Amino acid sequence: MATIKDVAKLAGVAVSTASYALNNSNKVSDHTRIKVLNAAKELNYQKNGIAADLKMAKTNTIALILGDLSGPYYSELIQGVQNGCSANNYGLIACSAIGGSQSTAVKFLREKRVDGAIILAQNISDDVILEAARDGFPLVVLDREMKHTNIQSVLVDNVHGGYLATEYLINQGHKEIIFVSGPNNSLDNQLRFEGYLKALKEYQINFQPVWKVPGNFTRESGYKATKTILAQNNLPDSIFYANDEMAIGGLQAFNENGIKVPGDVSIIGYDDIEISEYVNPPLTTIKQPKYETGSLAIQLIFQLLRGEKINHLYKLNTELVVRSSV
Amino acid sequence: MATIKDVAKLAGVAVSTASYALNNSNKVSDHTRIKVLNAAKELNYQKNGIAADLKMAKTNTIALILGDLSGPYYSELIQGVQNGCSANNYGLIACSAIGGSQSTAVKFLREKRVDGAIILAQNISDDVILEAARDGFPLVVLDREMKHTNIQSVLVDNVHGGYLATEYLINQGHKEIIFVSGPNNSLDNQLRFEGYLKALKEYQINFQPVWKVPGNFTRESGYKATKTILAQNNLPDSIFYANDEMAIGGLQAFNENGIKVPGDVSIIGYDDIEISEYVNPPLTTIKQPKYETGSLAIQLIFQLLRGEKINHLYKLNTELVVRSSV
DNA sequence: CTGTTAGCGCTTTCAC
DNA sequence: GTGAAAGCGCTAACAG
Repeated sequence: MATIKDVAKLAGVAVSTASYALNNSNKVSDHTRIKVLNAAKELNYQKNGIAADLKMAKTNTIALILGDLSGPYYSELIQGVQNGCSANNYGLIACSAIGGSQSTAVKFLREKRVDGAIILAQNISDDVILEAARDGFPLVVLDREMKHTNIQSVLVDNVHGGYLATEYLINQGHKEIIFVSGPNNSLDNQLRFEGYLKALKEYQINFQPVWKVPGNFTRESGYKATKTILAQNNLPDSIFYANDEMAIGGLQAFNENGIKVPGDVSIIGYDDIEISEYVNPPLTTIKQPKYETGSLAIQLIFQLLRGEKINHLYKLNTELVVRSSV
Repeated sequence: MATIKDVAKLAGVAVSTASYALNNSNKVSDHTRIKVLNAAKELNYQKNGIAADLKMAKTNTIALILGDLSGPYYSELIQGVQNGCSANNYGLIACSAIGGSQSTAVKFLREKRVDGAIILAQNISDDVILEAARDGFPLVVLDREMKHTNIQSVLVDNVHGGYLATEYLINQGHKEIIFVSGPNNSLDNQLRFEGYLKALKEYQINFQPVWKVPGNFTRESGYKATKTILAQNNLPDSIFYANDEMAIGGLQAFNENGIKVPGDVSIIGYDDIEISEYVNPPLTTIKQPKYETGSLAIQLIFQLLRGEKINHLYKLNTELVVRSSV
């Protein structure tokens, strides 16, 4: 594999000259540049970006760390981040946090392979993030709040979202509102539940412990939770699923049992994932500003990279999307 | 930022010893190892992976290059690739080809930042791929066939898929079958069209040039194409959309015009994206073995990395998924 | 404008 | 077991 040395030799110039020519510096004459470029072409020279990065102590790339690369959920978020990166001439790579401390994510976080990172991955522990936090390495987390000078948080107001969903159900005349919960260790889930409780309280509805049924944010778990509810032979007024995926699983369960939504029972989801608009009936849900989240996160990264001071925590608003499942 | 030199100095050993200790080599005594590890912790030492990669001339990571990171389409494919990587203890990063020759994708392809790559991105030109192809750099393309010793192709049989879709429509009694096309420069699209023509011919239906209406694989374009068809006041028997996204756009158009699917017109899509199961009516479509494609692609990468000889081209089969839109 | 050269941080060979 | 030193491929300061 040809190196810059080979190119220089073939072109009959010094390495530095070759480097300048290859990097479009104006320190070389056109004549020399052409000689070098030709030599490069002839040798099929390909720059070793790793060596360059090492020398420059800078990679010009940002990592977006996701819990699971294959989730359809992230689409808009990624778009926001992507656009921000392109605008600043930075590269973006996405990597998954699957595999715990062995994961690619951790490797990139720890080993200075990128200039900054945005994290949305419950399966990465606080410890790992804290360990990775260092001066001059901007880190934005989207799924938790962290007390560390080098870590920023961009969060959506999940309490308010949970409140909105519950309030809407109440305003539509529902008095018995089941909460199908996400995993207990998810902060998002906890906050949505908090908002739910708050609404109940404000509207003087007494929360019953049986109203909280466990799930884990997967479609499968929503399906199972719903079947469990049905097995109790006591169809509730309405159900608030802590995310859309579970609500869609629920829809499937109702469908199989011949129960009409919203005729027999009203349901509401959370997230407004793309598919929610297309299920039958279209799902009423809480929309999170996903594009904006991504866009803000990457903007913060660049501000930090430039050494600007910024707030420690940003909170974005949620919004009710009324469709036909309530 | 502390380097291995600092660690060595603090621990009172040589750099080489520190390196051995940090990498769990059995060439150091436990006593020394602990000394080094403590020093590392004290200095908050973080390895510079880039320097290591440069030295080793190996990154242990594979790039998955996608046309657009935010497409929901890739979900299963990614899973296949992801699993293969984990199993081989390699990292996986996904990067987007947005931005043409400036894109992160091209940077990774060219600059030896990864040990191999899988490409599914129409917006990357053959030239770029050809240029990146080098010995010892395994490359698998999923969206085209390339004649180059170092490039493998994994394709699905689009001709057969197009044939299947069309045949099914014919077998259900349809005689007038519109083809809503993807972009003309997409090989996938061309091959699906070819299969369509083949089926028509075999069943002795005369293809009319007006039956081919242009689109570009987006939902929007499917919507517009359908509106155009409707504007001609001459509702056809059936429509074969070259992908599901366009079919879903079509569904929306029909819905707005009060036209019943499949009552008034039958439609069939292609891809079997996740959402297709949930639209109303559920979309009959052609399923591509997405997980298998990803899984095979990454397996080939590792075989090549080990220097094994393999076929140049793999073709996977498609399958008809009957739901309720025909 | 062009060439010489140091050095980025790491791994590993070789000598002790 | 441990240490000294070479060198991966590149950039850029410095000297001419």
